[in-house]
Amino acid sequence: MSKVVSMSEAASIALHGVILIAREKEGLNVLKIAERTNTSKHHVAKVMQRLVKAGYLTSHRGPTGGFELRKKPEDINFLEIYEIIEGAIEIGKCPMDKQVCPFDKCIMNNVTSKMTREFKEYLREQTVNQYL
Amino acid sequence: MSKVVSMSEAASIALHGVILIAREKEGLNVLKIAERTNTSKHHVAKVMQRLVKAGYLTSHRGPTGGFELRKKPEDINFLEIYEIIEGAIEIGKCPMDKQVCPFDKCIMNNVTSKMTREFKEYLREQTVNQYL
DNA sequence: GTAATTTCGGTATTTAAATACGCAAATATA
DNA sequence: TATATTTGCGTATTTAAATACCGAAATTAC
Repeated sequence: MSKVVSMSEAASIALHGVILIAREKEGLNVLKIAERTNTSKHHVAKVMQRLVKAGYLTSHRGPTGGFELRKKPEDINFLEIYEIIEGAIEIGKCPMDKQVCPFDKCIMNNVTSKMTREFKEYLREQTVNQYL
Repeated sequence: MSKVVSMSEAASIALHGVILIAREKEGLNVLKIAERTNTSKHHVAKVMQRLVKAGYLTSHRGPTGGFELRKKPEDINFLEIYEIIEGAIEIGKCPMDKQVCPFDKCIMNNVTSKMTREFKEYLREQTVNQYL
């Protein structure tokens, strides 16, 4: 019923989208990415925009337009892509967003820090070329 | 800037509240719990209600009213309390909530499952008496 | 019995984040 | 140059979840 670790559709689109684009020599447009990720073209467009701005994709408008990778698949890891969308992942933040802990010692005892470190490590290890 | 693992204020109030009540022999009322957790009395009241219904607390109205633990502190672990508020923690759920994965193999490769398992284990190991 | 205090429980509001929309700008083709 | 196609970008809407409110009911003490 409840979930501890979640990922926004935006981050999902970004990661899947980059892989899909990498797989395609010709470039891929919004509509095709939307179809293949089973999401709305509006949302895909929004997300791709940000990857273009961040320098990971080049875009072309008009017929035959679409997106291409700007870097080699082996030089892009998931963490970079993820953080463009979500912002830098912070380790050691209070999971309840408390500025001041009401208790002497935190009851979550840094378990969330450990988990976050793991998540970050995983994302850093995955490169796009591993998913071609 | 971004956070991977988070906890609602409600779950935080539940866990901290139960510990605070356990520390007090006399019982504790909404207002005091709110003060000591630095949260609103409205929200505390709401959360405590649920713990009463779930059988973890007894409540008394009127002056000298408040809440008391119904079980021994060593017999209450964090997981039980957490799940009353958030619902059962599910392992193995797609972090993007996809019903059908658009890819042959999941790009998150069960890292989130592992993290969730860890989180659950941690909560299960913590009992209230460890925080008296 | 009255007044003060406190929880109960239904509902309302807020909020933040995510997602969707729609027009503008660019490009290709014919 | 006209038309079709596609991305760009600002904004609107949705949504779900969290949080706050408020009158009612219970209890205590004097």
